[in-house]
Amino acid sequence: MKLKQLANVLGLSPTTVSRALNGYPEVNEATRERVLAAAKQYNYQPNARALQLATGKAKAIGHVIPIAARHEMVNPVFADFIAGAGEVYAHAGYDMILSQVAGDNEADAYRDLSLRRAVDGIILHGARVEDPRIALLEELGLPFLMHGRASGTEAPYSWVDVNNRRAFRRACDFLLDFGHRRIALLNGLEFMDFAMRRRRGFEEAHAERGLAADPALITSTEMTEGQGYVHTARMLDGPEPPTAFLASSIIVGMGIRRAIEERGLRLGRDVSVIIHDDDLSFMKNGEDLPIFTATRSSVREAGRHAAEMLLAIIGDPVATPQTRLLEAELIIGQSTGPAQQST
Amino acid sequence: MKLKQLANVLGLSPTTVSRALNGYPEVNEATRERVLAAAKQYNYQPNARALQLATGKAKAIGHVIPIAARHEMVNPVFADFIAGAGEVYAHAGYDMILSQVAGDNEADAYRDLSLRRAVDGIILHGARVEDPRIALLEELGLPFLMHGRASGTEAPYSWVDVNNRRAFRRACDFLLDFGHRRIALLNGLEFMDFAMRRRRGFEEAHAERGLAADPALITSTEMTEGQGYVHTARMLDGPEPPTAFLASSIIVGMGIRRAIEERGLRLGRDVSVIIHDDDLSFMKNGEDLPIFTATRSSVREAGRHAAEMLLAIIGDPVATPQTRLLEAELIIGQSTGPAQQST
DNA sequence: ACAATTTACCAAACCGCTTTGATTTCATAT
DNA sequence: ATATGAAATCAAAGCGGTTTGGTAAATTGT
Repeated sequence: MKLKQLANVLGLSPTTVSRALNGYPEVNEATRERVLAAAKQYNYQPNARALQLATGKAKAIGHVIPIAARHEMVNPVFADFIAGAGEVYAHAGYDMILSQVAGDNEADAYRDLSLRRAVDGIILHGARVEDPRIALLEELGLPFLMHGRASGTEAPYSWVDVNNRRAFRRACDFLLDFGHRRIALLNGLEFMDFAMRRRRGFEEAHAERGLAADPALITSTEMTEGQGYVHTARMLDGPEPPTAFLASSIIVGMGIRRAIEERGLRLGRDVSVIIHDDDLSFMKNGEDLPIFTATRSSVREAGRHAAEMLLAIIGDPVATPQTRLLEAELIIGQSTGPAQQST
Repeated sequence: MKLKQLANVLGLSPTTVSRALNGYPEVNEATRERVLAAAKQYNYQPNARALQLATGKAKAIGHVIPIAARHEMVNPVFADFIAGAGEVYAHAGYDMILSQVAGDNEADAYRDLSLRRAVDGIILHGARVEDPRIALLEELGLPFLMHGRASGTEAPYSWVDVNNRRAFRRACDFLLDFGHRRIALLNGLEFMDFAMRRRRGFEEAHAERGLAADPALITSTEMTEGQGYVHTARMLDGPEPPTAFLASSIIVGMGIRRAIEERGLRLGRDVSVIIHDDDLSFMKNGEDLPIFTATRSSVREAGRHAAEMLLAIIGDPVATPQTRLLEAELIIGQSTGPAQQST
């Protein structure tokens, strides 16, 4: 059923029907009722593309997921972020269009989305320390919002981020308070902005007490169970094993636990572990009792914020960039305890 | 830059430019060259919506993700499936539009997508045993393909699925061969079609040897680490603990392992575990050595197949439904061994 | 009672592309 | 030299909506 047919059925012009449906004032209330009723009866829905063409609005937001080239890994955090953003879009009547792109031609994907006018705005995933996408999108004139920040950029732009530095500083403090002095940091890839900030927080906590983090205890890898296992195993088997680990995600944490338990050690007694917990819906840090002590910040919530803010920006394009810094909460679990006195 | 402007610059009519760009034969080769060069120079990209309106094709595929109402859980398998499908769409010049929907009004989401003509086809996720969506989409006349099968439906429809029954039968056989007689099945929710089939495979393996699976050792829950842990703990602490576990996913497997090791038992020696491994990119079953013995089938690969098949269906709507059954591979890892003689 | 508003509706133009149905030009056949 | 056909181009009509700029009928003011 299209608008013209509906108009014919009602004995009205397409103009009037359109206005009736869209709530314009210059239409008789009785007529409007009639139109609305007929629309419902015939299951009328305007053709999305005709509507978009006529209004010039795509009513769609683009998400471009960079697939990590090396392992073709999909960031698991992505699913929950999207779920959060999707809720907001659904309410606002927006579609979400997903573009996946392998590393190198990522810029083309944004350019393409923009030139084809396929979306009204874009959410950027996977912020890097120096992130050329900000300049690109600024140049394209397409509204955007970044999940995370890009440290190298000083021009203002919109973002939603977790206070990663403070979270890891706090987590590290917690371990230092317990007497731990050899603390390992199993970090994400440090060209990613969040990983860089976490490391900074980790180092600041040491520095404040006049300590220095041992570079041998810091890794910067993809955040997989396997990496967590391998590096924990290596460090625990080394000459001066750490007494505590700080991990960038619950998945890495699973690998750490595997290595610890494989060695007959006890999590939280022999070795302490704190993870960062994105509160993933499919990988909860325990249903009731937390498995790991953790810095927790829901990435789904971040997705909701991001979507809401981007829609606001699209609604008012001259507004100044919006930013939002979320604080992580420290959850005390069973994976931490006082340092065992060594020798 | 729009088509009309480009035509003006070239001193041609929009008609000719359009034909030149779209490779129609009735345009002079020299002219075509000129047009192509100008298009590149001015960075011309046709407005997606105008194009879609004119051609009547959305050039987009819809994926509707049902969010499990109870725990608002995002199926982690989804991310990798999408990644696979996305690769195919990118090559074919299709957009992927994602719709999230909370349980009850799922039908509306499909209806909406169809009536708005927002997509050319749909991929259905999360096949249920009796799945009303097949009839719905058939009625809407929208091309679709299901990831998984719906046992209750006898009319033909297109699907891609893993041979879940055979995989779990094989896995169960493997354990029975090792002498295990008390085998637990930590299954997914059994109104999901795949879970129902897995259970059937599990029971068939028993039946073939004249054994009966103990109902007390079968659970049907959401596939989380926490559920894996809780039920394993409960069973191991019970009067007649199982000597082996069959788990529906690697994530459940992680929980099983936690419960086993927490009890000072050894995975693969005291207790055997086989998981189904979707070969998730962010949750590999070990980088080199598999952690778990597993029935493996890449869900990303399934996503690729699904997308390719759906595009084929869209290209030739009168073709008969296409189906594809993928076989899972049995991967022998370190988590299985002979049953300990009990008593 | 008649001009001035207001109310309720409509015809036609437009959004940016494709496609149908001419039209012009030039080579070939008779 | 003229009809015939092929090659290359264009004007105009869609696609399915919204929006601009009217117009006829009903209401109000004096």
